[in-house]
Amino acid sequence: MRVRFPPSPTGALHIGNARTALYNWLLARGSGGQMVLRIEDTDRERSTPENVQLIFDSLNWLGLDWDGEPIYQSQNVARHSAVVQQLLDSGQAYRSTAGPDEVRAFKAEHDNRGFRGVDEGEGAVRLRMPDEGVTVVRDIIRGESAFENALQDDLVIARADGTPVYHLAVVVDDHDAGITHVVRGADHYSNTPKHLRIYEALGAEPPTYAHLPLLHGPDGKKLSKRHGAASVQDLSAAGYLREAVINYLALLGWGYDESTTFFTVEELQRLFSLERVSKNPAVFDEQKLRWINGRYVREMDLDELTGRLEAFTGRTGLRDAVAITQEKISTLSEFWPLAGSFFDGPTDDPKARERFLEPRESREALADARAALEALPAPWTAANVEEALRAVVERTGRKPKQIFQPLRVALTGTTVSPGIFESVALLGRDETLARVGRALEA
RNA sequence: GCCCCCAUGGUGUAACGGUUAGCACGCGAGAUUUUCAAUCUCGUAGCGCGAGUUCGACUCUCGCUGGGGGUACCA
Repeated sequence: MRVRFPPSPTGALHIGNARTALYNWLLARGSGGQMVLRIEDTDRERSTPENVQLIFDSLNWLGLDWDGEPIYQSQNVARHSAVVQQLLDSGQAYRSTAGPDEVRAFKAEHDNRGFRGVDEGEGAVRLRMPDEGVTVVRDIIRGESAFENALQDDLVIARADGTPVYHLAVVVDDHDAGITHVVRGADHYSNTPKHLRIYEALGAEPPTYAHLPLLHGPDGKKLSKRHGAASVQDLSAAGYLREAVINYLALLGWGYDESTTFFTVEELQRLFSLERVSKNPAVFDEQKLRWINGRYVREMDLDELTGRLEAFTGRTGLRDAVAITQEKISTLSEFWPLAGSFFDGPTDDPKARERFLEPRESREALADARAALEALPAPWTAANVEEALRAVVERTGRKPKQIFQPLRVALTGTTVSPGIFESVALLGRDETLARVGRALEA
């Protein structure tokens, strides 16, 4: 099995395209086959080298590798032109100056039949379509459907200036690359009969097709920037893990059975099949991605997670903080807001201060906590800290919260943090007492 | 306009003529609890509509409605 993923480098790798890439990759890797990249880089304005690089970076981040050098559509023009000439020579194609207006007029006159021109020796090159019969598209996901040939316009395969159009180029490139399976978005479904006609004209065997349902935003419209994270790059920046993104993407339009949710990449390679891909358009649900991501974060090895977080935040020495934060975060970006104060000092939250540091009882509770901690003999562990602080609760008859919240705010500046005993242990004796001291003096 | 495709709770899906229509996210309630999470328990909500076919339809057929895609000398 040989598949291809055709990124159109006109921006970042859209989530829907990432899914297409993933499915192609799973098919290739699962079958011991290959996946080649075919770059649709003929949009001069937007297909910049930077955008091409962006696509590569996104695929690499996901861990989707490809075989051989990417095929750039724009670099195959000579080959495409040769094919066009061949079709012209054999009489299967002709040159016509007819434009949209002429085509429309023809259809109006001929009861909506497809445009048929005459050879004028100049203008765009059009491939002749049969006047009878149907072209049947066979699709692994959608089954078969027939398109009436008489309704298809003679297809433009090259412009007046000789440059090939997309439909001709994909077919030639895919054929030359020996592609056996074309897995692409459903937006190409209605174009497939055209491609089939070109294969036919070339006397070549068409590949097996599979058209994936499109992805929509929560409002039912096509997924875009408006809906938040819309590209792989956005997801990466938002702190999602590549494993979770892949797991989620795989599930967006595919399911293995009625209850399995979590899959490793290896399992996906083994279990994924186009036959089980849904026909319905799916809606990208970031909440579910978040949940899946949280599961991956919590189950990840501590050292591994620490490494990811250090790369994500650009800081080092995070391991101990990660240990007490791991079960509280669901994305990498949630780590720093929760643990940053351990490293950069308490944050300033006026409301927290007003509520938990200013009242007389709070200050008394804090002073009691300080006394207990000062008297605490080594070692300074979470267990010992807990014992000491719980003793204060016991002795003073206060509610746990009345002691722990002021302490939390004194140490971190906020009302939300990792467990208080662990936090105290992490900060260490000196830093803890210093921060409590500063809070009491303020 | 014409052609093609799709249709199960808010979301992703399972079922492939006979089930109390299953699972997961979300949401709600409770338990736990030092905050926030996490975790556990319970609950909430669905076969777009109308005709057929059949002893029996979510499952098959037709129509309708709704949504999507294509219809470029774009990709």
